[in-house]
Amino acid sequence: MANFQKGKVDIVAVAKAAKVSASTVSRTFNHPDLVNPATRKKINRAVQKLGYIRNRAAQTMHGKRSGTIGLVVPTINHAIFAEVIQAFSDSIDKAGFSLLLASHGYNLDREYAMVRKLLEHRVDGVALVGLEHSEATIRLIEQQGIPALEIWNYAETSELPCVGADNHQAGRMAAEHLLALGHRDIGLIFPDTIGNDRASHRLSAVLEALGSRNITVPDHRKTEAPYSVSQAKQATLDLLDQRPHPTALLCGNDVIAQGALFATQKLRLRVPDDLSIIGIGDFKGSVDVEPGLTTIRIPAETIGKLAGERFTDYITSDEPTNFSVCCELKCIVRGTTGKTPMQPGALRNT
Amino acid sequence: MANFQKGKVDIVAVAKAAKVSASTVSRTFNHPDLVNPATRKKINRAVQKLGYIRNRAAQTMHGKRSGTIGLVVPTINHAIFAEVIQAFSDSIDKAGFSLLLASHGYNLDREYAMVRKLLEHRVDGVALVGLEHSEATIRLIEQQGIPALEIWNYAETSELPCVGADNHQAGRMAAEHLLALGHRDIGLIFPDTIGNDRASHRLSAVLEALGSRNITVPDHRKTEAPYSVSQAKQATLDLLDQRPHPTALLCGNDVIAQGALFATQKLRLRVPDDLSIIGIGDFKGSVDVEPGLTTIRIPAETIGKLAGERFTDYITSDEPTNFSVCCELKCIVRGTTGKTPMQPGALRNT
DNA sequence: AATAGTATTGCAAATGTTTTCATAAAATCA
DNA sequence: TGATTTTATGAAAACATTTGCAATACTATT
Repeated sequence: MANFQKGKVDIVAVAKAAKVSASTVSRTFNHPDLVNPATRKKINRAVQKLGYIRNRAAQTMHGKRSGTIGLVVPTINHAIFAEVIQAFSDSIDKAGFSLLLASHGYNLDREYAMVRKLLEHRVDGVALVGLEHSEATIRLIEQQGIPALEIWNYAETSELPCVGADNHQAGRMAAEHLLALGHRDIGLIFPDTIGNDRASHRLSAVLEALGSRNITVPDHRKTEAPYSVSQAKQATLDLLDQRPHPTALLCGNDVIAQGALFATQKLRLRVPDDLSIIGIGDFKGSVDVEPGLTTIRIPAETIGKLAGERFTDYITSDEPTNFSVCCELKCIVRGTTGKTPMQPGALRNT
Repeated sequence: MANFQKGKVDIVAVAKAAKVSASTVSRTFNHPDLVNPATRKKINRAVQKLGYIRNRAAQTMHGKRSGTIGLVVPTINHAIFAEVIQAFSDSIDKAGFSLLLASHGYNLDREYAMVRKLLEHRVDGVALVGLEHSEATIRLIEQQGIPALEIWNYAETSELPCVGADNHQAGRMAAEHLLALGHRDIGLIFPDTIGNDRASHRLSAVLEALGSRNITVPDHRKTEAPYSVSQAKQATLDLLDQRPHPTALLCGNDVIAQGALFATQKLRLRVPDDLSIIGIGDFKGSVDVEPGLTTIRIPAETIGKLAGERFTDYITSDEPTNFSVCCELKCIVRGTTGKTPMQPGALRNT
């Protein structure tokens, strides 16, 4: 009963119903202070009655902001990205923006395509996860002069503003925690580092930190595992097949660390008595495994929230000032790390 | 060097550069077969040179589709929703649509607000998770005459088309699996069922299935836990404090089941020898815990994918035909369920 | 009461496209 | 070769809004 002329409810329909001009209706929305309170009331009643909903597309055409922000992630499906997306979404929502989300599955060409797609929708800004992007993507962003942001990683050298954490530091902190507990024989499980700046920053920092204590990690103490609990579990089983096994495992991320933990359960190793495990990330769920996973917390939620706030500020500001935020890391000690066993490297496992 | 008149690259700029009219440029995009290949080439060159990107906002204003689909979820942050979102996103992307994502944190009023927001952006359709929505939301959708879809749950009685699984059946299947293994003394851990149709459907089906074998579940074998591994763990610890403890635990979802599993590890109970555990959902990660979690698989990925496909078909079709899909459930038997111990209910735990 | 100032409103142009209609050029047919 | 169809293009209207400018009505000031 509300809108008779089905679908024909535009600003002029409202104007007609309220017996004013379209301009006045428009003003009621955009500059309410410029219109007489009485008229405003009339108009609002008409809006209610007709069920009018503003058309952002038409506004956008007018040079007004579209009110959307694009976010391009490698995948929505990883706990850690889901957390960032959630926080980012909430944060920009507070500023009145909507989220256009796209994922590229770790394919930089697809990332380019996604950014283009978002640009067609005239997003007011585009946020990208990570520091690695195709040349074309960067050029596109620059050429279109659209506000852009790198989220999740932090690096001073980045061409774009970024809000994230320093993965180099994360690696160092993890290594130092194990060193402080007396571990010298440390196994490393990392994802493939090519095309993954996070992993490579972490790994190089770990090796550096160990090196500064004159510890080198022999090849048979290093193994690779993808971002998958079950595959990490298998990789860990292989690694722990050696006698003596290392006294600690440093994992490139929490998913791998979880896989490692499950592997030790299968082997009936006691954690942390027989073996310490540390991860990086502090994913949702890391606190819940038994025992709780010691890890370097990368504050996903803070990053997402902060990124959203700063970015919307930047976009809505008249004289935008550049920004970049490096979020603090923290070593969260839970149950999977402990002092070195008495006889380092002693074998007690079946 | 590309766009001199910074930001002024519209269709007429391209037209000018290619020495044709704007109409022809538009046609090259929308009806390429209507324009001479030679002209097309000229135009494409101009597009390249100027870095022109189509303006969907302007198209939208023209009654063309906006090319966006809105998805409103309770939260992005749960493994299971992340999986659906990913699949849905990929699926609609293939059909050329972009995803406008919003979350409401289980607040139906916020859900309404989000749908409104999406409508302002003139999405071509809106997909909602679950079957429970405010009266206002339903009215809004109906009044605006926008294609809508319920995703994740399936129910014949739904007012809107839906793509999802039948939670009643899921509950029954879980109960029947335990019954088939000989369990008669079963503990139940479920989330609060008010305002959660999924949980309540599952629970009532479980009680029904048990009832049909003349098994009633006494109150001290029922407990409540929220969607949180650690809180479920605690709830399980409380439940298992009783002697004798039940021979099996049926959990309302996999997150709870994981918490339960961690609890048994803490209690040094052997699973499944001392206690069987079954979940519902088959979340990402359920396969990876040690031992692998037996559960009723709700095919999140399939649901998301199918929903995306059907919905975009529906939207782009000239004569849309109604649709609803009930996705198949499957009992995935892994390591956490086994035959009843010899003496049912015997206590062997510390 | 005349003047100046302010508050409120409407008109019309502008935004970037798509599409209908008309026209011109080229190709086909007898 | 003239008539007819087909192909290719452009002009202009339409889409739903915003906003600069102008006009009107009201209020305050002298």
